[in-house]
Amino acid sequence: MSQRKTSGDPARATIRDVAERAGVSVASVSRVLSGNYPVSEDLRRRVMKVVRDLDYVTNAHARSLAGGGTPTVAILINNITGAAFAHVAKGVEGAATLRGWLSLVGTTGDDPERELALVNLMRQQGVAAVVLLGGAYDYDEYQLRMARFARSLDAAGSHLVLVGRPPLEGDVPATTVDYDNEGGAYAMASHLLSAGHRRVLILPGPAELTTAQGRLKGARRAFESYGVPFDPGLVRYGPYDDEHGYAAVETALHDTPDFTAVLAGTDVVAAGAMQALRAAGLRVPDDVSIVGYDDIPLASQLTPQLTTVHVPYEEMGRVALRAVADRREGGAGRRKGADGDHLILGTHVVVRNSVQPPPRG
Amino acid sequence: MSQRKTSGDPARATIRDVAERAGVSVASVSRVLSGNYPVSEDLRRRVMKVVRDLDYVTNAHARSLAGGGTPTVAILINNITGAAFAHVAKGVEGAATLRGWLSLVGTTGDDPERELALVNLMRQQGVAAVVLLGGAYDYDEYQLRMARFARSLDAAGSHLVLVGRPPLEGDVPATTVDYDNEGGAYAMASHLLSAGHRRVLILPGPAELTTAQGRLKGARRAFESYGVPFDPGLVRYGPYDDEHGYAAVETALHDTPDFTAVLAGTDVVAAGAMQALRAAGLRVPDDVSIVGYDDIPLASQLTPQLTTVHVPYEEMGRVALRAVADRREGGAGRRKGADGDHLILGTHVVVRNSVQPPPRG
DNA sequence: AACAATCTGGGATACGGTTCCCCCACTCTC
DNA sequence: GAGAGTGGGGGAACCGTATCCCAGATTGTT
Repeated sequence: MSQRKTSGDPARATIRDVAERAGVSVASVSRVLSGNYPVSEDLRRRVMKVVRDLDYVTNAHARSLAGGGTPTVAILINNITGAAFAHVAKGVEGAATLRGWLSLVGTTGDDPERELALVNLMRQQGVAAVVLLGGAYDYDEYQLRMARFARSLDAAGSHLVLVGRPPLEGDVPATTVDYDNEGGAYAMASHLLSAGHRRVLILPGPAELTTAQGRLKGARRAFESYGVPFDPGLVRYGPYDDEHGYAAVETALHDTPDFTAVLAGTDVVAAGAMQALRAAGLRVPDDVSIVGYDDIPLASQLTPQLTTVHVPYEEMGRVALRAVADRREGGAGRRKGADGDHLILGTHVVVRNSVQPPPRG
Repeated sequence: MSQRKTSGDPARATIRDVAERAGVSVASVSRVLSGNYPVSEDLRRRVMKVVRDLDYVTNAHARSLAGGGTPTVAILINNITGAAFAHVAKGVEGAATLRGWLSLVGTTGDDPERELALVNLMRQQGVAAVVLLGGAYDYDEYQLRMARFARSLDAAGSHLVLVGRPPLEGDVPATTVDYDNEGGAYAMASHLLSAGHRRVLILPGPAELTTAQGRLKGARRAFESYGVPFDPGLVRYGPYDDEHGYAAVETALHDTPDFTAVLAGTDVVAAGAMQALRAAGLRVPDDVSIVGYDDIPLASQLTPQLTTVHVPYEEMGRVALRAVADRREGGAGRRKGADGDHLILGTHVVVRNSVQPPPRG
């Protein structure tokens, strides 16, 4: 007999439908469902019965408009494929779920245009935070861009979290969750050097990526520490994929075949490198040692199992979420500039079976 | 001078703020922004300037409450880690983005409780569709559960899409995007048989999972076609992970060491199996051949590169999204029971280097 | 020149909840 | 037995946007 809905659309039940059918007021239904107001047992039972009968769920949009609502985190990533990402995402998602938060995912595909669009989209959604994953590009313009995002989100009551990227310069309202990228590379290279390797082929990754730069820098520092001359001719930049690993080793085998170890910027790159070595009839690690970075599952699935640097991806995800959750609860208590907006997690070498001393010491 | 907002909260600008500041009505601002109503050039310019000045973005919740709004797809998955998922997700997300849709992701962690909670959460969000990924459990209760989800979502104007699962029985409002699971296994096993293998260790996966059942069934059919006796003693169930692959081969090597090939239910399982064989001093494929299923990147990163069954995961994701998008646009035109609610994509064997005829004919 | 037709912009209402404010009924106390 | 106190429920104002329905302005027609 309702005047409101004449059509028989497949429209979902509203709180009014529930109230009407239960013979109570809309306010009461809301109270029963949110449970933050004393309600008689009788009323609760009556309402809940109707809720079940109608299979009613509250409209999240209406709820969040009215003030309540589930906090949401947005995860933005270049490429959703890629194990490292998956683990961070798992960490974020898991921690979010634990708190009853929701998580959105978006892929940028390395397109700045799209990245901008996504950040705005997330802003529209009123997300509690935007988590940006992956290495940053070392452009000035990039810094400015991120700073703008950070301020823009901040002004909208949201927050930017950078994961696995270097922190932004200046007084920018953003949180960074980082890992000791350079330190890991230093340790990894040291491991190789202390095994006796002197000529090491280095495949840092894309030259413009900050992670690649950091990894190269760490390796370089290790060479210095060991007093071993560093040969820039043994460094081959390129994308973080197995094809590059394969191609780089193939070329190096032709140009500078005297290397006894490969320091790959990523486990995936290492996998490619390993194949190229095998294809050339070289044994791993007997003839050439090889190490990776990231410690994704692939590392222990290869034969020999890959010695690599463990990066606590999943934990980074959890930490990132905790950071924004704390900040949100801390609310007025926290000021910008408070400590805790740059967190660095440790890395460590995982020794497996892909390293041996060079053939003839 | 506004009476509405006294506090200086970091509250985002509303459409009213824009209207006020631009000296126009709220309706006009809305029109300029949605662009579906004729507006004078002058007004547009004035409004857009204020929008930029205030860095205003529309409130997605309010917008979708009022009728407009971006359609959203929810992707529900057991474990966000796992390459197969990642590719489906990529497909869904990519296709969604292409249409300006949004995608949400949730993980169930194999917990039925949590699955229910998530489906309800998505229902609250008013998502256009819920995409459920991964093999189904072969319980009756499970069928009922899914049917309930399907109807519940349907009643709320949403839609359930099952990807990589068998379709639901009966007249249930759900779409299924499936691949020829059994056919792929049939072809894969045939490949092994035609290479001369007769004793094949089969690691189908978890016995309760429909994908594992299908893969086993396909293999079995191949044995029949070739007139080769099928030995159930060579079948070892277990989880879809490398540890199981390793352990299963290790045991089999002790119990029934006469097998000459391993048919793994998954590339990851194959990776584990390969390691166990190597650990036992066996060469792959010289002593024992091995094949996988899924054709994830890992397959071509192993040495030797793995012969496996290609499953068009990413395309399945795209197809799934297209299905719901079409249905949504088709709107009143489509009836339930229309064709197109069960799509099956093909699989095929990818021959690489992990299969050779058995050692001695 | 008067009137009709076409554009543009504004006012008001609806979307589905949450929550503030107020009132009623019932018990407890003096 | 009457007044005060308390607990539970209803009415209504808002949250921020889209859109329906009109009115004023502008242009074109006879």
